[in-house]
Amino acid sequence: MTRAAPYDRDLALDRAMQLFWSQGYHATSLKDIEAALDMRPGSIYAAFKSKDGLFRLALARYYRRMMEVFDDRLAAAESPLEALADWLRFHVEIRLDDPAPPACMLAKTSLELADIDGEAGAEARAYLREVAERFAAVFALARARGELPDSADPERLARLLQAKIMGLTVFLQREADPQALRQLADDLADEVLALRHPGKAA
Amino acid sequence: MTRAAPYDRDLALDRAMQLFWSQGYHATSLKDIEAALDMRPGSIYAAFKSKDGLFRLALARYYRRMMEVFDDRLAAAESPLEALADWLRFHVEIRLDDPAPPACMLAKTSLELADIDGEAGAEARAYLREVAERFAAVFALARARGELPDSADPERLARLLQAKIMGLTVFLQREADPQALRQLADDLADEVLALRHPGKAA
DNA sequence: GGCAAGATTGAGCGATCACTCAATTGTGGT
DNA sequence: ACCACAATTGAGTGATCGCTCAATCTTGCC
Repeated sequence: MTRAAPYDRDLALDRAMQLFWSQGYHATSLKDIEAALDMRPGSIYAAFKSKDGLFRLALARYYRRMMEVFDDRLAAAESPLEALADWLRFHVEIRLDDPAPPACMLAKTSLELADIDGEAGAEARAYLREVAERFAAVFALARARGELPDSADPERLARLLQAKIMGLTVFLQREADPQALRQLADDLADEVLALRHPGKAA
Repeated sequence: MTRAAPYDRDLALDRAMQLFWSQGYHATSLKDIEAALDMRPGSIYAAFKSKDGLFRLALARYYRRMMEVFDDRLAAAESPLEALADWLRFHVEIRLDDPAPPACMLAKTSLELADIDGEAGAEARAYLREVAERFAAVFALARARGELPDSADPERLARLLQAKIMGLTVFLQREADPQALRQLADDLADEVLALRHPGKAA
C-alpha cells in the first residue's frame, strides 16, 4: 500500500446503513451520504461503486446484523419458541431505547423498491425469505423438542410470524406510546407461545 | 364556464392514485404523472397545485375507497367479528385478482415518508389511526352483541388487527404463491375469530 | 361572427440529481 | 531524500428534477 485510506470502511458502512435505513433509498441524496460518511464523491465511488452499490452493501450489513442478534438471543433463550416470542418484544425495545431507527429496513426496502426488476428490492425480498427460513428452522427445532405438536408446519408458522413482525415494525412508525407498543408486542408474542402443546411447560 | 376542462378530474385522480400507490412518492416523477394522466405540467399544477398536493389527494382517495369497501363488506357480513376476519382474507383476494396493486398505500407512505415533519407522511399515519379507530368501533360492536367477552379491549384488539393487516400486505410484496398467501390470511383471520366467547356461535 | 374568460400548452426556468476525472495529496520502499 | 503509486479531492458533467408563465386555444354569450 502506498497510501492508507483515511476513512474507516466499516464505520462508513454503518453510517450509510443508518442513513438509508431511516430515509430510504430515493430520499437519500449523495449530498446526504457525503455528509454522513464525511467522504467526497470520488472516494465514495472508488470505495462503493455507486449509490446503488452502497445501498446494497448497507442492506446486506443490516441483514447480517439482525441475524447475529437473533442468533445471540436464540442461544440465550429458554426454548426455541420463547426465542421467537422474545424476538417480537425485542423490536419494540430497540425502538424505545433509541428513537432513531424506525421500521425494519428489509420491509421498507421491499415496499419502496417494489419494482419487479431492480436488484436492490429483489435482494431485500430474498433476505426476507432467508429470515423466514431461519424462523422455520427454529419452529422445526421447537417441534423436535416437543414444544410444538407434531402436526405443526414450520414454514407456515414462519410466514405467520414474519407477517406479524413486519406488521409490528410498520406499526412502530405511526405509534409512539410505549405502553401501547409493548402491549401489542406482548399480544403477538402470546399468540406464538399459545402454539405450545396444551399443558406443556417449556 | 367558458371552456370545459377536457380531462376527467375523477379519472385523473384515480390514475394518480394507482401510480403513486405502486411506485411511491419519490420514485414517481412528473414525467410519469404527465404520461399517466395525459396532462401537461401547466394543467397538472392548475388542477392539483403541486406534486405533493396531487399525492395527498391520491392518498385521501385511497383512504376513502378502502373505508367504503370495508363498510360495504361489514354491512354484508354475518357478524362484526366475521367482517374483520373477512377483511384480512380480502386483501389477499384483491392482490390475486389484479396483480398490479401491491401493499397498502397508507403503510407504504408511512414508511417511505417517515420524516416527522412532512405533511404527506403525517397524513398517512393519521389515516392509519382513523382506520384503527374504525376497527375499534367494530370490535366494540362485537362485544356489545355478545360476540366478545366483556373484558375485551376494543382499542387493543384494533391495534393487533391493524398490525396483522399491515404485516400481511407487506408480505404480499415478497410472496406470490396463492396458496401460501391464502393460508397466511386464513391463519390470521382464525386468530381474530378465536377471540369469540368459547362455545358461542356468531 | 366576434369577444371575453377560462383552460391548456410546452419550452424552458433554476436547482439538484448521480456521477466523473484531471489534479493533488500522502505514504512506504529504497 | 526522493520517487512511484494509491487514494482523495472537488469542480464540473449531462440529465433530470419539480415547476412557471407567456402564448395559444376553446368555449359560451351577445
